[in-house]
Amino acid sequence: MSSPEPDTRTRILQAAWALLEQSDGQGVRMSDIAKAAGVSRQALYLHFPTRAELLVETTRYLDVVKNVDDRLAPTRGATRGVDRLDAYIEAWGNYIPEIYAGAKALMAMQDTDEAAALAWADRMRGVREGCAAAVAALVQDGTLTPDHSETEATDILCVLLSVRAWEQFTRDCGWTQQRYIDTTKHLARKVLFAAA
Amino acid sequence: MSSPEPDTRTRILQAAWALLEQSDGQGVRMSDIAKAAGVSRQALYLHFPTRAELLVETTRYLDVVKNVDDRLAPTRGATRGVDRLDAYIEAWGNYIPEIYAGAKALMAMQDTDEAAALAWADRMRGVREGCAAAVAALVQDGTLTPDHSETEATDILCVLLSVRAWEQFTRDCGWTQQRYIDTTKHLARKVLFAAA
DNA sequence: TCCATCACTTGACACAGTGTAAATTGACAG
DNA sequence: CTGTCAATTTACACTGTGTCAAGTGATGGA
Repeated sequence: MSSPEPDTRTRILQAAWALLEQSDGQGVRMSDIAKAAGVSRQALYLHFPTRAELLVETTRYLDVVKNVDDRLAPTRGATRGVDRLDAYIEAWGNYIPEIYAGAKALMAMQDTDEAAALAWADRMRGVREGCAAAVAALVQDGTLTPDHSETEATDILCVLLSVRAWEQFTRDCGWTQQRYIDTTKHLARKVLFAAA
Repeated sequence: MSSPEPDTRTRILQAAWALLEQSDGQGVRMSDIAKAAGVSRQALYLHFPTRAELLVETTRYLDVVKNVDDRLAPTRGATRGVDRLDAYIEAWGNYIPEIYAGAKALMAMQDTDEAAALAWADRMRGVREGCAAAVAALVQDGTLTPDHSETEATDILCVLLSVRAWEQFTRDCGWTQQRYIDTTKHLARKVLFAAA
């Protein structure tokens, strides 16, 4: 019944992820991860050169496990641009809480670690592409507001859909996830959409 | 001509600020500050219990020097709610870059240091009050959009005016400060304002 | 059966940065 | 002259990351 023992590298990634989630992405040490994975601290360095790299790999692993690509795909099925916008907000907005702990850990390292900064920038580039695609769909329909250029509209959507914004709405302001999604959809429409 | 030698505590705060600005709020060590202030590292601990506290005090010092209160005051002169909204965005939005380095240092410590977290929360409470006042002015005029409650409108404005949003627009997206101000005003109007 | 290899362990250590502690110096005030 | 205060010097404890070297134990091939 139980799945076959995963290899050590995978066990480390799983342990790292479990700890990150538990502690909301804060204060997870190499020794903690080692203990949780049932290996020595030094063994971590056999698989990952630095803590930053381990964290980066953990989030990559998560992307595979959680299947980001497939989940962001339905987006492309939408016919009208505005539906596509909604679909993207729904997909990405609901993905954020699942990866938040990893994102936070990565964001915290950005200032000190090159690798973490690059990894995070890469992730954000992915989101930006999604935003750009949604905006492009509006352009195609002729329903992008005339107030902003395509790039500017993308910039705005990016900020609206940023992890930081999600954090502030749901943590600081206490919004539920559903409310976050609904209101973000509403805001995006109001700011970017102009009926044809 | 030259102002009289400020006392050590002040010199430390000034040195800390100078270094924070130089390095954009990153990687400023106690020893760096000490060197810049021309005192021993240990002397810092005679004036501030911890690094976090020193950073917190640095931003407080800045608030006094830069005169936040006075600068956010003109806001209250506006007659129409929507003008007040504009005025607040102009005042706060232009204040952000001046304190950004300190804000960044404080934000970076939030996760690890209680005192820093409280200090930052306090700052943000100040901004929220400003946002709430602007929204209240709209309510008074009957020009707040019916789409959001007063609290929700305040939440949204808070996110729009967050340091993180400023950071993303001006750093990641490469907007000029002027463009940031103009676009933010435009967005706030579009999202919150409904002509009476 | 011996040997090599691989994955991992153990234990020790270097390094950076924060914070503490104790003894000392120099200046100024009563 | 003496006490006090600010600051100095030197030394050290602690935490967490990353390195190094020697050792162990299982596996698989000649």
